[in-house]
Amino acid sequence: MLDAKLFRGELDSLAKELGRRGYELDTEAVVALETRRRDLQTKTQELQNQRNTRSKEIGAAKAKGEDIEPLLAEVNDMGEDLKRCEQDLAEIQSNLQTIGLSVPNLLDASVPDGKSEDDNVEVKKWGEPKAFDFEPLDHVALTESGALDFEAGSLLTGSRFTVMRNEVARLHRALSQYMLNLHTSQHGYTEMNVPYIVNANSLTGTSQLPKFEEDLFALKGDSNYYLIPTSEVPLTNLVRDKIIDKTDLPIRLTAHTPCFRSEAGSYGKDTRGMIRQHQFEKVELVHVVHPDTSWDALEELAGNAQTVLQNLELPYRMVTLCSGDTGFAAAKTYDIEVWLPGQQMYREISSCSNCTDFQARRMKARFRNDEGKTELVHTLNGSGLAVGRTLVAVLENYQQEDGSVNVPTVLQDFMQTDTILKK
RNA sequence: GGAGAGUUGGCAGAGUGGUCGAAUGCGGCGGUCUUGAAAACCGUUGACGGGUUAAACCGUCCGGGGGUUCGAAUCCCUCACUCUCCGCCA
Repeated sequence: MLDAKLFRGELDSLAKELGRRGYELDTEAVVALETRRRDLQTKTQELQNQRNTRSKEIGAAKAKGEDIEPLLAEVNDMGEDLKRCEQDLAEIQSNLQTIGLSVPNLLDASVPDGKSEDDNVEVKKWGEPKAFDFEPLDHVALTESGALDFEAGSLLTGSRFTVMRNEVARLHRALSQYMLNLHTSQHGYTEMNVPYIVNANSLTGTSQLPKFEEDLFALKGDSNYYLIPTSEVPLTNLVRDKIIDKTDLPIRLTAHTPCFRSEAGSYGKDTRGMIRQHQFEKVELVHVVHPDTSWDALEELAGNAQTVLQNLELPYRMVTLCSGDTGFAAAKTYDIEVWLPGQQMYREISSCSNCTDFQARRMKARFRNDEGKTELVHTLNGSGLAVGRTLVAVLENYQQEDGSVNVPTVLQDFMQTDTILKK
């Protein structure tokens, strides 16, 4: 959510700024609502003031034992007017709130203009795509033995679910353990274990709701519960409605959780293999920081994610998302894309965003500054990494001509072998 | 699932219809004392919105929502959560 004051000032420049994303702000509607809000608020507060004054007079008169009947008669007809004003004001404010919740974050000046992912700008490349002296397979072909069992996934549930078997299941577990260990022991994160089901308030705080409900799995019944689409939601919402002691900043949290996404609107996209699943696992990185340090924090967070890929010796590149591709809550986002030999392309494996005060304002997540005033924190999040896609990357990058797959050095202790999928 | 007790400022905790946005303690901030610090003592200290150059000032907020009343932290309804006991259970 943006600062409400922005909707009262230079609306045209705000609309222009939001236009970079392709978002159209209905400035006329905002102006009309704001004007009415101001009038109604003034009137309501005047009436409330009158009521309060009269009531205090009555209280004082009663305390002195005076007759209060004349005073009561005087005050009798005030209620209706006030009630109507309060109701009208509440309705206007609710309308303004609805608009406020649907407006995306302002982009940082460094975000390049563009419409789609084709306009994203590469900022870094690490490692060289390995030259194979044979035709490399994709992860589906590599696991035809049933190590990745897509038929079983659709038998048990439906499309976009996968069963992992034996060595590949263990490799998947090795990856998540390795990532968690790295971030907690080397990068200063606190490991958390959080609910996989959250309420609507949490999802509103990180801004999946109200606009993107169709992307979520909602639980039946009237509980208002949803499966988490990412542990960004529970981790970030830990500071919702909190005034944080500034000595506790920065807060760095990590968690390994499953993520559940309906993938509405991506029908027919990435249907082969386990690139795009309704359920996948992710090790998430979240920072809650002082506003002055969030841009440094974004670089660090992205660096923490890259370290995983570097240690696994997987080639990748990093891009800055363009204005049209940057997510709703983010002021700026880096995508880290890993090289997949089976697809001969870079695919997203981590997305690291600085949400500035956008989520903090929705969550009322604040700290006390040096003047003793409360101030909104900045929040950041990023994948460190998506475990399923990392598994795909390892399988495809470490494959041998005979169809077996070498185990990355850093995982060999855990796996207790240096090769899997031997024939 | 059954019965009961709770939810008040950053934290702890009083307050059961009228100058209560709320005692007191802790914490925070400023000061006295000290070479410095601690201790002690004195003062100060809620959030949000409107308003103002800044103030003054006005309004809202005592778990959420609704109601009664001229007036609600206080009474009523409802929902959520916490705790205790019983039952069940990994």
